[in-house]
Amino acid sequence: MSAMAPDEKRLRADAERNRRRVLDAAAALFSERGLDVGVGEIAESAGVGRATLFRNFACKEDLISAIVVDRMNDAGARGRVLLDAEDPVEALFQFLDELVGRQQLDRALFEAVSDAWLANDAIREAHAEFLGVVDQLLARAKETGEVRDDVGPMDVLMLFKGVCESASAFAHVDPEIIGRHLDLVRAALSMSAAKPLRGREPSLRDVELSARG
Amino acid sequence: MSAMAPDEKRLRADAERNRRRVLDAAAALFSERGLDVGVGEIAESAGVGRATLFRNFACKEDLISAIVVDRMNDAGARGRVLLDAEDPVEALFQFLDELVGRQQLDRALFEAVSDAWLANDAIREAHAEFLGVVDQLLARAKETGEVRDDVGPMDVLMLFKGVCESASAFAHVDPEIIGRHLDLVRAALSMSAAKPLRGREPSLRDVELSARG
DNA sequence: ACCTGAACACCGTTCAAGT
DNA sequence: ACCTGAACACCGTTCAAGT
Repeated sequence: MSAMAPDEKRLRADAERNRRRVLDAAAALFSERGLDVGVGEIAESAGVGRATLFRNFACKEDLISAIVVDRMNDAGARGRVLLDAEDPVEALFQFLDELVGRQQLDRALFEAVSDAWLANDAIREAHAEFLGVVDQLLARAKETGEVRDDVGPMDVLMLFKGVCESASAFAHVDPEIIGRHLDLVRAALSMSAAKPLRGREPSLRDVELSARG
Repeated sequence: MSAMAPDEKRLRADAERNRRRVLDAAAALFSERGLDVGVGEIAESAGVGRATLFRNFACKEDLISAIVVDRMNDAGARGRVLLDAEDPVEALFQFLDELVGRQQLDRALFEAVSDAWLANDAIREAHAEFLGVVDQLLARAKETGEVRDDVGPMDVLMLFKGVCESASAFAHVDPEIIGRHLDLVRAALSMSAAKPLRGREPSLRDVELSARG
């Protein structure tokens, strides 16, 4: 669901087609194998020359950010839908639940949030808008009195990033561990005393298994 | 303080000296600028040829893991000292406090824990021993009844990694934010209801500042 | 205008030759 | 045994020539 920027020049039909092909090929390869797939392989997979790729995206980073910004906007859109849910607290934590599922499917999005990619202007801009959605979900959740009101969206995302890293390691070993760790985030943000957690503790064996798989 | 592995062959004096030089140069450069400084620059800074570096460390990853393992062992040693502290709960959270300080000083350690470096056997082994120390600190803290007893050391590290990422972004903008986020981790691990946090919410402006600096 | 393979500067790694 | 600069295969990026 990529929205074309309003000030973007009209491209010739074949150029537009090539641009899309590169974007699609890159998105597929990045999702599968992360951000360090070579630009040569992307161009080949898109059926264009390497130089054509660089005509559309000045550098590899711009290609990455174009995709990541799309993904962030998708996530933000989902969050806006959840703003109309009945239970605001459930809506907030279901949002985080779905978000960690996205990250698991899309290594590109995961790496872009976890690394120092916020130095990229386009990504930081999309991140800011996304943060606004988290803020609204959080504000509604606070009104119930169940969520502590001295935290902001950035605090939520800080905790969330830990879960994302954990998820990328343990999701294939035992998916319940993700739920457990989201429960710990919920505990951190909750007004009331400790409640039981889903799942089991991750063990050393789990680390070993996730490293081999 | 690196302990020599018992099964390691004796090196000729000059070889040993070169090995140390490479290790020191790499540690300094990695700490300053992260893990992607070139192996050529490391060799030059150590005053040896590139091939000499590869004689001592079969690949760049081995050089990195040698340094990271040392750092993890240092951190574990510090944790063992804190096992004798009077207040076990304070000891646990002071340990995390100091640990995040180490990460901030040493970009190599930070990257090695946050990325998929646990696939490296040597690092994973050191990580396992380190986890044992966290487990002991945690066990003592649980005995007081203040820390929930359904969490394990891996759960603690999951939350901690989020703080490390936050710290690497915000430490230079407002160091208090680290304390705040450690307070949130403490809240997640605590039996009792929400307590006030240190510091202030990180803002969008903070993200921007940290990206530019 | 847009396309492309060839060329460039760089990286981690290996090798052949030196002591 | 250990050292080394030169060579290799690769990467992201640029360029000169084609349509």
